[in-house]
Amino acid sequence: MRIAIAATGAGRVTVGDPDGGSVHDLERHDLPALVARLEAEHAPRWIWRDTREWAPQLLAAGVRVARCHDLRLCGAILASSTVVAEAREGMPGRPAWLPPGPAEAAADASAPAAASVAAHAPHAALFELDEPVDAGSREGARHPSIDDLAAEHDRQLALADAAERSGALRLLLAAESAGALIAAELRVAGLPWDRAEHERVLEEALGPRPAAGRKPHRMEELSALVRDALEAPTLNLDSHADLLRALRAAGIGVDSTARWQLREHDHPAIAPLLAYKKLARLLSANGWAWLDEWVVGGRLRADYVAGGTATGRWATAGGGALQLPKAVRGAVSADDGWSLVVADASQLEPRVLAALARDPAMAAAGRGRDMYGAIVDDGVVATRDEAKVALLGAMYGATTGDSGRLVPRLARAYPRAMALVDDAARAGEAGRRVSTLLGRSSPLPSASWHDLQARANAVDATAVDERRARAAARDWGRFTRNFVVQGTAAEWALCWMAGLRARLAAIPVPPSVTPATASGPAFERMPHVVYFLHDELIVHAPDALVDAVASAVRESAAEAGTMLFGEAPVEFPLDLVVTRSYASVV
DNA sequence: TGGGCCCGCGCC
DNA sequence: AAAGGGCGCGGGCCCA
Repeated sequence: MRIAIAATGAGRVTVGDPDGGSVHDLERHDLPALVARLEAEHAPRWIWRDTREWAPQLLAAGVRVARCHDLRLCGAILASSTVVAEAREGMPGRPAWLPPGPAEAAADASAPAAASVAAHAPHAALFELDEPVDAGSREGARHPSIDDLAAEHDRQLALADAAERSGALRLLLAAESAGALIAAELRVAGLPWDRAEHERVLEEALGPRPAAGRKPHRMEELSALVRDALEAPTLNLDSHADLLRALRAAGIGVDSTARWQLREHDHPAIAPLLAYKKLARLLSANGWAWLDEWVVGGRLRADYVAGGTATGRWATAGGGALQLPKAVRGAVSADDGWSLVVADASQLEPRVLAALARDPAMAAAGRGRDMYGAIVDDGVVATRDEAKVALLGAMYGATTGDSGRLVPRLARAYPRAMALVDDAARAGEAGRRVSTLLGRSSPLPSASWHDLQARANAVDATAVDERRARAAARDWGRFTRNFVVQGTAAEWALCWMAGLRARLAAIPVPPSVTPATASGPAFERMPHVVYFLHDELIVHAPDALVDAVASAVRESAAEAGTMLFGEAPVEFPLDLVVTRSYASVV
C-alpha cells in the first residue's frame, strides 16, 4: 500500500491513498499523529516530493516511518540513467513541480544548489511549518496534489520496470529513499559530542581560547619563529601569496606553500611553519567557533545531503561531518548507559571491484579478511603497502610514481578487474556515460569539455589545442573509471545502512533503558545510527542492546553483499568495535 | 560588501 | 613522498 502526502498551501496538508482509499485534509500541525496511526495500521510506502519537507517534523514529534519513495531523489537517478534511456523516449519527463536532485543542482551553475535551498542555520528550528523547501518559488512550480504525486510515482516505477535489470534499479530507488530518511534522522538525533573533551584537545594543542579576533598563543609563538627565520617581520602566514614570496626570498625553492613541498626543504623556518599550518587548520575547521556553531545540547547536528554527489556518495551542507579530523574524534562519546557501535567495511572499494568484475582471481583474494595480504600471497606485489597503492592506482587511474608502476602487475594478475575500470575510463574519455551496478549513471562532461574536444578536431587545431583536449579527456576518464567503483561501493553502503535501519527498529527495547534525552523523542530509547561516512557508521545504542546491535550491523553487511552481488565469492568483512568513545577506534 | 575563485588540507 | 578519484570548508584575494 502507498500513501501520499502533499502540501496544499496555507499550512494545510492532504494525506491519502491515491488508489482509492480514504483522503484526509488537515492542518500541518496535526500531521504526525495521523502518520503515526496510518503507519501502525498499514505500514505503507509513503510517497512524497522530498523527504526534507516532511521527515524533520515527523521526527521532532517522535514519529518514524519504515519506508518511503523520495520522488526528487529517485527522479534524478532516472533522469540520467542510461539503463532507462530508451524507455524515457516514449514517456513524459519530470513534472515542473519536481526539483532537480542535489547532485544535478550542484552541477548546474545557473541554478542554486538544492543543498543550499535546504540549508539552515544550525540554531534555526529543525523544520519550518510552511515552506521548508523553496520549490514553491520556482518557475512553473506549484503544489502537487496527491494524484500528481501518485502519477509521478507510477511514471518512475514504469521507467524502472522498463529497464533490462529492473530489479537492480528498483533496489537503487528503495535504497536511495531509505538514505533520505536516514539523513533526516541523523540530523535530528545528532552525534553525541563531549564539548569538554573537545575543548581539552583544543587547549592542549593551541593554548587557552583567545579573545575574539586574536590568534591562539601557540600560533603566535610559531608565527614569530617563522618570521624570524625568514627575516620577514611583518609576514602574514595566512596569506599564501605573501608566504610564498617570503619563502622564495629566503632561498627556499618551492612553487606553492603546500606541506609536501615544504617538507622537502631543510631550513629553520620549515618546522615551525608546518606546525603553524597544522594548528591553523585545527582552529579554523574544528576550533571553538565551530564548536559554538555546530555542537548544541551535546550533539553535532550536521546537515547530510543524501545523493549529494555524482557517484551517489553523500555530501554535507554544513557541520563538516565528512571530514571530522582524527584529532577531535575523542569528543564523540556515548551518553551514560549507552555505547557506540562503530563499524567500518574494510577495503570496501577493491572488494566491490572484484565482485563487480567477477574476476575470479581477484575475488579469491577478496574472500578473506585481508585482501591486500592475499594479493601479496598471490605473488602480485611484494608488500601489503604495495598492494594497497597498486589497487588505489588502478581505481583512480594513476599513471606515474610507485602506483603507476605497480598497476601493470595488477593488470596481469587480475585482467578482468582491470578491464572493467579501463573500459570505464575509455568511455569517459570518449564523452560517454558509465553506470554503477544498480544503474546510477555518470553525468556528461560540461559544454566547455566538449568545446575543447571539438577544437582539437578542427582542421586548424594547434598542438596546444590537442594537448589540452587530451588532458581533459584523460581527466574525465579518471572520473568515470573511479565512478563505477565508488558509485557501486556507495550502493553497497546504502543497502547496508537501509537494512540496518530496519533491523534496529525491530530490536525490542527493555524498560530498563536509560533515555538518551538529547537524541529527541524518536530515538531516546532506541538504538539509532548517528554517523555515516562512506563505508563506516556509528550506532548509539543502550548498553543492554550492544550485542543485538552488533549482530544487526553484521547481518546487514552480509545482506547488502548478497543483494548486490548474489552469491559472488567476495566477502565484506567489518571492523566492529563497541566503545564509549570514538577516540579508542582511531 | 558580497560573490566567486584559488589554495591547502581534512575525510573516504 | 606523492600519486590518482570523490568531497567541504575556511582564508585570502580579486573584482564589481
